[in-house]
Amino acid sequence: MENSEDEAGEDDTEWKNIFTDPTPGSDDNMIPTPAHRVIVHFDLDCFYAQVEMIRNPALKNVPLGIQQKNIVVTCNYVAREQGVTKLMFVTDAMEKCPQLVLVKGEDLTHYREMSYKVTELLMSYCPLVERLGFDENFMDITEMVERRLTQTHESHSYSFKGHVYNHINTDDTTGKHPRLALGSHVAAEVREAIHSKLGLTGCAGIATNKLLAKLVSGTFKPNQQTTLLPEDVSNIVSCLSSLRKVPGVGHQTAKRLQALGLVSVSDLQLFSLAELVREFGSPSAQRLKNLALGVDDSPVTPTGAPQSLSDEDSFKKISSTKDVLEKIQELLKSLLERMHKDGRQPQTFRLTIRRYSATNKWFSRESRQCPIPNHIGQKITSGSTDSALVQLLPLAMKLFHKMVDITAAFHLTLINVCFSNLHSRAAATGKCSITSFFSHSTSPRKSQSYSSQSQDDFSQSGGGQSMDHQSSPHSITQRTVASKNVSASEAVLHGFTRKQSPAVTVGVSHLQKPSCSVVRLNPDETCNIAMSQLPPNVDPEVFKVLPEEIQKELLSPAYSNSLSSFLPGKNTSPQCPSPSNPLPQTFTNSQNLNRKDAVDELDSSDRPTTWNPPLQPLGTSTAIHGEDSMTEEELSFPRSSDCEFPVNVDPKVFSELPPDVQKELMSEWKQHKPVLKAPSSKKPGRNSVTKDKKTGGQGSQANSLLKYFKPS
DNA sequence: CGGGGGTTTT
DNA sequence: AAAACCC
Repeated sequence: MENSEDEAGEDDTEWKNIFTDPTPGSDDNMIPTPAHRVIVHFDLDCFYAQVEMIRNPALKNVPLGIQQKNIVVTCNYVAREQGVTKLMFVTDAMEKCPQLVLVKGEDLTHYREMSYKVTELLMSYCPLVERLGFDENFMDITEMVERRLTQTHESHSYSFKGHVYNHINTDDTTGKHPRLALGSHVAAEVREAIHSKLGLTGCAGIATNKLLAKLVSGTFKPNQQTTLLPEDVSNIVSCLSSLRKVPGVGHQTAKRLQALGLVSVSDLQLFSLAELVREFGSPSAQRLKNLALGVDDSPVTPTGAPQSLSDEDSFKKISSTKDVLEKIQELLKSLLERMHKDGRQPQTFRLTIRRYSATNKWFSRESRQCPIPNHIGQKITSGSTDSALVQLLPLAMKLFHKMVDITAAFHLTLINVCFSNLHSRAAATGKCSITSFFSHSTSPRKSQSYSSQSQDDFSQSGGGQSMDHQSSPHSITQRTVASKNVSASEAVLHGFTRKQSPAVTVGVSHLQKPSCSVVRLNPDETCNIAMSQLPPNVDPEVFKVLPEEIQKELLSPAYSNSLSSFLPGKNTSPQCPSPSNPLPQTFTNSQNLNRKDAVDELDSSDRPTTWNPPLQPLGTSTAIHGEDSMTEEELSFPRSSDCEFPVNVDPKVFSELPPDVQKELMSEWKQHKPVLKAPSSKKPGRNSVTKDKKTGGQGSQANSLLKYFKPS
């Protein structure tokens, strides 16, 4: 029988050679006790609601829900007492709790920042911290515990902090599981630190692997912790009401298991491994079986800086190219600012859409991605986000056209823009080399102190995203988008957008906006312009769809001028300098990380090895050498001048862009022409850097991570 | 399901 | 590139 493993704990054989018994003589237990890992799972209580209650303490005593679109994604415990649950429709939630106060939570900025502060705090105790979403972290505290074990002389202190699963009276547990007991103390200290330094409460689960730590952490729900002893593993695992509750068993896997007749955890425990292998293949089958047994040897993998940054929005309907363009522009704008703050240079851009479908309304996203030309990537990292936006828009529209045939009707319900393949420029050679301070002469990063109570917002021009909170819970306020001083190109882009978002709803309200529906243009708006006047390269089908003012501009002398700027001898006006795009406050300065409390008991060897002193990451590669990141798919420029566009620039896409964007693009192309080389050479192998994403490059990754942490 | 993110596996 | 998983 293959399920005859010892159920009282995980299979320890693989750990014997990794964690040898540190104190052979002091182990009073003659039974060979495995050198167990000690894993903690931290889970913040209703995280978004807690963040909002910190931002606006007036919300602390009211039933509070965090709203995204038509959904209450989470709520505080006051609201839960009245029947509100996570992921409940707003209408249902209001029925349950008419006094429910809702705060918009579509903009994740504050949650993301607080989330990384929590991770940072955990990392100050030990480097093995793995994030799971914004509100959960795993920590492998095995080494901390082993160290405390050697330093603790009194066995009477091997008692537990907090709950012990299945043990009402914890007296009978004292002394029997010193590592887990010490783990519970560590967890309690860390939770207290999270509370005192960040003002957040949460649960913790302490166990011998990630699976069990996660399963046990929610046993006592708000703001408590629970330790799981090995003798209760089978208990907790078989108490799960369905296989779906097993982390790692998702909807699809649960369905496939059900097709095999398996619904409960014990069904899976007892099921033939051979048959499981037939369904899932060997690795997955083994993993599933192990999960059902509470066995999980997966390591706590330090998460480090994120592998991708994305920004998305869902909506009832987008069905015109113009609206697609506007939405992508809006998303890209905020994504570019985030990317710039990150400091790394993205090598890949991806556009994802979700199409409406009556059946299968959820599900089914499609995406296309492309490399980001180096010169654009450098714009991003250097902070020329306006210019980067203007240059990324055509790329995005190209990707869009790869997915959507605009000659037929289409109906999108979601758009996502994503940067991935993020490259640090930090030199991996020397550790904290001063030389890496060489930087572009671009604006020095502000290392202003960051006030967590700052009301400052980013003036997100995109509609619908409100970052403010409101002092009075029941008031409704609206304001128009503040128009800041913007570059010329931004002005056009804003004008392009204006119709759609006349105002941003701000603040807290239990009354809902009528809807988030997209304002449609009058269909006859565009009728009166003679198509025969269209400039060359403008597709009439696309033209028809553009806003009137854009159409007029396309037909105006200004447009001809910009076209003719391609001709030899004529110069386009240079790009607007725009020195003053007010950047949101950065939170780059992490020098004053307060780690003293955490370090008090650690010797220097405990310092996280992946944690490097913060370096100014601004070193911009100074040379644009001939080898850039372009592939055969990239823009390239024919020497022969019988075509106005670089090859691979779709005239259709180009014509869809606002005139100012077109101008800036053409100006860019002119500037880059001499640098670019013929597209012939397919990149030779590039030394195959063997992207070992996590384990390798830790130094640079840790460096980047700091961007996600605010200075305290 | 839904939302606005993420990662890993196929 | 899609689909699975997580929150």
